[in-house]
Amino acid sequence: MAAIDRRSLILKAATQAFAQFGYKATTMDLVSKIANVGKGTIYTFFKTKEELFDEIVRKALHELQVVLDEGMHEGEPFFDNLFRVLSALLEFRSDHELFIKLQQEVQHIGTSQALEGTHRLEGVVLDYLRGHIVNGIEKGEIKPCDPDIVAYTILKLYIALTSDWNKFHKEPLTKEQIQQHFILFFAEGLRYSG
Amino acid sequence: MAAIDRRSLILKAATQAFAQFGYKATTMDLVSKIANVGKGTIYTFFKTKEELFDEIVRKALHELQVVLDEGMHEGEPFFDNLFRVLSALLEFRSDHELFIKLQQEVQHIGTSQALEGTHRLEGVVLDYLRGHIVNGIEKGEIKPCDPDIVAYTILKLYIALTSDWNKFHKEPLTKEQIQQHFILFFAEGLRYSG
DNA sequence: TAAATGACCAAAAATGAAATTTGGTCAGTT
DNA sequence: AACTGACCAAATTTCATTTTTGGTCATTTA
Repeated sequence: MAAIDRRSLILKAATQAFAQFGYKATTMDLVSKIANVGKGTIYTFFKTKEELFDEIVRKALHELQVVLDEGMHEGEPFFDNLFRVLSALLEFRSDHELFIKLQQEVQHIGTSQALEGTHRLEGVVLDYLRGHIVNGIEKGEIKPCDPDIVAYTILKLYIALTSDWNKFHKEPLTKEQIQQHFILFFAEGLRYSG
Repeated sequence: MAAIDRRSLILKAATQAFAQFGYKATTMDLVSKIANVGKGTIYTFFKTKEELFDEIVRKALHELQVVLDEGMHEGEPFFDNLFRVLSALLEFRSDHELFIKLQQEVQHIGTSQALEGTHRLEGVVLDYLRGHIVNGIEKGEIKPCDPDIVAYTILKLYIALTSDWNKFHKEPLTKEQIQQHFILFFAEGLRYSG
């Protein structure tokens, strides 16, 4: 066996473990075993468990940022971008169990690191939305409004339809239903005008 | 001291206690002391603590129902009714600390009775909304849509702006800000069409 | 000899037995 | 007959003990 890059071995193992078991239930011992590496070796690359976790969250956040940036097509209408990004986000979610697991952990045990992780996720999305809303207002594409409140509302509606809904209903909403209602509320409004 | 109606004395005391301390932290001993009544007396009117709680929740729910019904003016446009009821609801909220306290309790300790109480509150509101949305669709006032999803969304948006917002922001939104954004999302939509 | 390891340690968390509190009863008082 | 509060069993909290876990480091390995 050649000199394998132990650092990425550890990162891969930890990523899987955090996504599967959450922050708290993932022990350094477990990570070392999944990575087939002595526990001490982890500490030659990462000072603490939190630092290891931080790097993984940072990486996932970066991937999210890439998804957001790719969905954003400069010059195209705000709403085209919004719905393309929404669509990409719905895919991202199913890809990245990590944040779903962290959100569960927050509700069940209230692990502070998990809470911070989800907050950082929300922060990235809010920043992104806020920026593009400001831009949309400047371009006259959307009505003048408080970007903070609108960004917050969009995120909350997204979470409500993708996640909260499932706590009371057996059948999750389909991607199409979610998109349809986003259009209804944010682009068109409920009122019949035609 | 004349023969005071002890039943309502107990109800008054319990209502205050539940709203102030939540379900769990309210002891029957405390209620009896606030009501200036022997503990046993409570049990001549209410079989259990849960039954006492149930009566109070039922009463608050009834008051809510009255608020909803009064805000509903038969024959007037759906959106006029929606915003009048929203306004009344915002007043109702500040009146009724009980449900706010219960919601806190659910998040902090997860008391099952508190959870059930908030669920019942949400159920009443969802029923109300669903009914009027169906009606609004029939009258051609609002676009055809899934009443369940739209009712759920309205409620969630309401909670997001009145309650969730305060977890991350120091300044609560004003009644005016909340109403304004409700109009923005549900009646008009974000897109600039003028 | 530089990198990797796992036995080892202190601190944090899980456990469970003992102590306290609380919902509910009922014999006795008013 | 209505009301009370001492009383009881069950549930909850407390806290000392045990177990687990994050992190270290002397030893081993290549």
